Amino acid sequence: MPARNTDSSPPRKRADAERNKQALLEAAAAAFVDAGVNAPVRDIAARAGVGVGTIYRHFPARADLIVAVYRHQVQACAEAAPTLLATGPTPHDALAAWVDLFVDFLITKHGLAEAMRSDAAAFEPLHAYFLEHLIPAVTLLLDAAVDAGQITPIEPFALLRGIGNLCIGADPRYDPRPLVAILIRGLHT
Amino acid sequence: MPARNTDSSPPRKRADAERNKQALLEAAAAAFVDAGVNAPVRDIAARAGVGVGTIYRHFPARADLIVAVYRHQVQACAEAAPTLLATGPTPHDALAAWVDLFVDFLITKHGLAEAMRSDAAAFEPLHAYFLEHLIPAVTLLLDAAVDAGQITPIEPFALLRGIGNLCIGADPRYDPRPLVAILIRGLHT
DNA sequence: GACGATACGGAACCATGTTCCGTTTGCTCA
DNA sequence: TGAGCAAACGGAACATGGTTCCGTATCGTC
Repeated sequence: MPARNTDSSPPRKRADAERNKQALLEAAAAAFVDAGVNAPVRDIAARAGVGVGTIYRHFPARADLIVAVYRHQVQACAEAAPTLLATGPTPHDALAAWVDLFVDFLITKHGLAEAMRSDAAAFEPLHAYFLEHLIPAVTLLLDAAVDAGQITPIEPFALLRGIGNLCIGADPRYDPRPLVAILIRGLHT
Repeated sequence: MPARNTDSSPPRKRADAERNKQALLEAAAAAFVDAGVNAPVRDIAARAGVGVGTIYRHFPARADLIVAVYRHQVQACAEAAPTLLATGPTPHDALAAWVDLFVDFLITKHGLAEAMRSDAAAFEPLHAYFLEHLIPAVTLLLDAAVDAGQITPIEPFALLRGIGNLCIGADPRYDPRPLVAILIRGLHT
């Protein structure tokens, strides 16, 4: 007897579908490492041993795949904010530390920063996911730093966007970290 | 009698070729305004009333076309640096004023900032042209500001790159100017 | 006006994303 | 156990955009 649907709503999924979805996630993760988040759809499909149709069935927009692959890391990044705030010497230090975390995340994912700012409809889910999770994190840090009189107020979104933009095209010949550091310095009162 | 080649080297150009090149420049300028610097090649060709082959003959890489269209504005931008330095109250003010100029230039050209940082081979000439002309300009301003003890040293290229990156994706909903201002503030000693 | 060089046009090719539908497969129920 | 049906699959086909190539048209000269 197949496992019954304990909560009624989602109509169950076939085992092969679940298998393929998992295979796709792994294949995408590998492809992203090798070729960046813009790895060709066909390559990912081939790696997973499925047809391209299967990708689109499971991940209608490319951004859905990216989100699925990086979901955990984004979450970890968001959750680091309150921790850093609690343990850091000052709110500004916490902010700086968090920004380091975020930048590290971005520059190790080739093309992610670029995709993040893309206005193409296919990337809207990515945009939404990132903002939904990271805006609260930066807001927390910024508010604390402002309350402590350490920085001038800034839109959380603007800061995220600025950092994201600075990280576009990072490679061994362009390290965005010094620029991000200058930007954060510029926030100081 | 046709105008003789006073200096021997370039073997003269046919009149229709010159006409087409001019038409392409105008068509490209118009297309760039409407659709950004990534306007489809076919569109530009159609506007100019020529075939796509003609574009590639005159401008082998897309960047060559972009450079040709914006050459004068880049030059003006570069030439503004010494002027601003001479007339500005302080070197830092001159730097800020120049950056404003540069940012205005970038955000009015949709997609230019993005193309600037592209590592695609087709954009190499663009990259080269910009750096060749603007690096001396920022170097002048930065050196003066450093000498005046107003800012901490920074690679001219890094600054250009940072500003360029911040301007990627500028649109009515994202104004990079505040972020650029913060970045410049961050340079202050 | 003829002829050679130059330049032209656009079909053809390649790479990529996306859609669609005939076929296969897993699940259920008798 | 196996028949039937919905779910899922695969990949051909289509759309878009860059780039190349070559037969043809045009210019400039003699």
